[in-house]
Amino acid sequence: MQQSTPLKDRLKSAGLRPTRQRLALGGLLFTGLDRHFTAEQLHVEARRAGFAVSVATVYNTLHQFTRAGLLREVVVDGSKTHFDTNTSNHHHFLFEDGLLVDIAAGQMQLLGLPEAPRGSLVKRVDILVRLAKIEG
Amino acid sequence: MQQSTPLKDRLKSAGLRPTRQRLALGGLLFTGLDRHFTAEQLHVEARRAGFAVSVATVYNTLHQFTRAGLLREVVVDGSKTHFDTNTSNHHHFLFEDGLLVDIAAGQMQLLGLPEAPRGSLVKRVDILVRLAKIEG
DNA sequence: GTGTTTGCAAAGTGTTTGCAATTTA
DNA sequence: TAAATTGCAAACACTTTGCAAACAC
Repeated sequence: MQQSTPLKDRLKSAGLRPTRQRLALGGLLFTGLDRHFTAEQLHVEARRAGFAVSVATVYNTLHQFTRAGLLREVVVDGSKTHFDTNTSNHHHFLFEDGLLVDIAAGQMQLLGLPEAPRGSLVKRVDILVRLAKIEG
Repeated sequence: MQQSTPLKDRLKSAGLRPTRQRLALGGLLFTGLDRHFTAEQLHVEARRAGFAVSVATVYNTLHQFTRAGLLREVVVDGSKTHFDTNTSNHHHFLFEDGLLVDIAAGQMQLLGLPEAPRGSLVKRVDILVRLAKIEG
């Protein structure tokens, strides 16, 4: 992930006004490092960093960023929604404690994928490698 | 999926008393055909079939069946939990309308899967092929 | 009988929404 | 100033829980 373009301009070209809240949340997220997080985690982080954003705004902003292609959702379990700043094609390790770690897509190869049923096309392939602690 | 053994005995060997509710829900589920469903769908179906089970019991029973290895959960999106009577190793197509279709695991081959990080082992690999309708 | 299971309704969790107040351009 | 955005609190959808009554063995 990289942000050669200033956040302000990235938001503008996504049709999003660079409001204080969006700049604050975006500033926390688009640091150049890939991150996985939930809405709640980001909300806590923002408040700790001194940004007073409401939960509703965090959710709205995350969805707007996702729609704009700045974020991706990662489905891991039925409870909280996880977001990922890495929007490129890749997959995940899921540790028992909920930690997500990227697996580069190029690293793996999937053979024998049946073709999409008539009338549909493959939009995305998500591979989730669930890990368990080794007992001992 | 097969149930050579009577449901009553399958429940017993899973440590579950063969109560009226468990037998009713099990009877709907373990017909020999693989099914994908949510708790709500099963609840509706049970009531239509004339079995008066409560929502709480449907949830409890589904979790007990899952723990007993009679069912599997399929994570598809953040909202409802989906269950699958096919507990063998396999993957899924997900249609836009929420329909799940099995992909036999043997049909595909995943190459280059990185080894599990130190201290952990791969518990399961879930592959979800998200489909979109062809526009037109 | 004794411990398990059920079912109701209430509580819980994560997320979304309605709308007045605020902010942006 | 007009249109977009925010924030609160209430509403929501799905799921879990507490506990008394019902049931299985």
